[in-house]
Amino acid sequence: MIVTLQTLASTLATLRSSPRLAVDTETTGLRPYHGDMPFAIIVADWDHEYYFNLAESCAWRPAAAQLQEDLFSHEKTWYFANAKFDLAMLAKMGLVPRGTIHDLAVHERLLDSTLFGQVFSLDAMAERRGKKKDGGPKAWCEKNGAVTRVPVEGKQTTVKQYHFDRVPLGIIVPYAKLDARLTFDIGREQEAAFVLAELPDIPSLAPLVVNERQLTETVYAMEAVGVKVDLAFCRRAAVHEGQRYAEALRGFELIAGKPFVNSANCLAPLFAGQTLRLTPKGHPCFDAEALSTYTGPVAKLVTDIRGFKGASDYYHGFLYHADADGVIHAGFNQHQARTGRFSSSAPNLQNLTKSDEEELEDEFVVRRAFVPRPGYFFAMFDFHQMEYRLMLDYSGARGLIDKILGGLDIHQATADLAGITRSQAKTANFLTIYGGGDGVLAAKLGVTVGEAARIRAAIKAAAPENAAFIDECEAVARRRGFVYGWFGRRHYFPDQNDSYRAPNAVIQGGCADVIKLAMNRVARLLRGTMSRMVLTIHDELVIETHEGDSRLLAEIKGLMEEAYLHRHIPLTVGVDHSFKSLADKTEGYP
DNA sequence: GAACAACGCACC
DNA sequence: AAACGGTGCGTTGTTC
Repeated sequence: MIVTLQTLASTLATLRSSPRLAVDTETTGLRPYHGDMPFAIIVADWDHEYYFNLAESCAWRPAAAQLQEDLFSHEKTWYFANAKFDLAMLAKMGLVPRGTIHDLAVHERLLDSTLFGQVFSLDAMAERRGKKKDGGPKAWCEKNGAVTRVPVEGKQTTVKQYHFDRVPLGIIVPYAKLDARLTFDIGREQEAAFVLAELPDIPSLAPLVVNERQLTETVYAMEAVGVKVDLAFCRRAAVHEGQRYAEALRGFELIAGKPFVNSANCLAPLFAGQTLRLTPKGHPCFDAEALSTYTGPVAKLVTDIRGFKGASDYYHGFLYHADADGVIHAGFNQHQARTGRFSSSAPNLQNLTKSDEEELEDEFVVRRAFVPRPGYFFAMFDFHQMEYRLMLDYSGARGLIDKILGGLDIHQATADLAGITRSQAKTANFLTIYGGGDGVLAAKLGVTVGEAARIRAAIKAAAPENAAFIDECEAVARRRGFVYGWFGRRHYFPDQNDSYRAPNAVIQGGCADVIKLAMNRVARLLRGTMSRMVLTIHDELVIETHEGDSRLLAEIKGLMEEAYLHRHIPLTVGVDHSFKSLADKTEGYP
């Protein structure tokens, strides 16, 4: 039904007693931090959908207070298809749901570690359950010119915008009601699936579910606060990199006699006569590594061109995504990675170029674009060698652990025990965690496969417990089709050929769940203070700390370290800080 | 025109 | 038989 101001009170009275409700919003666009607004809120209970038509009258603004008081303030489980988006839109109406936030995509991930790609949309989740979504509004927009293509500075492509707010009620209402219906039904199905997944004598998923649900609120707050960029710096940097890019393009054309196109078609003729490496698909390879082995004046130029373009893309992306206050509200996606890690998007803040000391001499380095707001500084916390230490704690590799507890660096300890160089040990250690074989190790070290095998054998002899952990993990995945991670996360490997990935999933996923737990605890600690979490980068948290909150920093470090209860070797956390930017950091507390 | 595959490259 | 784990994004070229 369509709720009017006249029927508002009675509708709220009906909904108030429901322990679970699905909520969906219809909005003017997809960018809550760039002025888009909700024009409808749809609530579904067990058997009805209620369309609150905010567009109907400007009287809805005051009525929102009643919506908060008589609906959202009541503690419930709230199902959302895309919680952080809807929470941001609701917040624009002053609406804040109380109770438990159940994001469909987050729960879908917990139920199935194999899901990959664009399978977390409501459409896709519905389709997997034999339900169908309604394409009416999109089709209407296409037919009636309610689609805008927005060109983006520094980009070849355009962004498509659907104006759902122009769609007639007769089309949008049934569509919106169906979405809310699907959200409720899928939410219920997921909860039922978790009940079924609880069996005696196996690790419970419950702690994981509790943590991820809380985390949705933690991450929503983090995204809403966002992180500030220096817009003027970004504009200058975009121009600077753009100029270097254009100059390098001219240089290429001068030498090659044709314009640069970043494709094998364009590049291959320029390296005629040389033996070219091949990509996995058998095409000639022109990545930086391959180019460095080719001869000719354009090889270096191609790498330069790509470097300048890459840098320029970062700054253009920041300018595109920053809101009117120069704040970027990037997405931190709880559900996207199969191991349980976060991913980041729009823009991705987990792959910002890192600059070494020499590069930091330059004016324009990517991380310098990110600055603390007035009265704040950045405190950066990162787990030391998180994945490797977690593996050591799982395996209990005594010899290595003793050396490391004695203060030795992990790779040096490996090198000492195995009689190899630190550099070799470091490469081998990474590959161990990634499941790399002797062939890859040989390629990385520039030695023969036989020599690589010898190095591996030496490491295995020095720390047989690590090898045993990996073999066991892989064997279990092969036999049973899945393995349990720390905190009860289940990693499925239906294809036996993928079993070699199981140890990595357990380690990477374990680290993810440690930092996810720490994030909720840090968020709780910071509640009521002026400070806030702004970034999470796999083994690192960045806190935008108010100058008056410095005393909290040691406590945050402690929370992170204690999030994982170790058996053999604890996780330790390093601290950096900066009053300037993400680039210019100083070790330790301020 | 849009969707898709492939590549290249940034991070942990 | 043999295996380098997990991401997001921009571009190019092909295909429907």
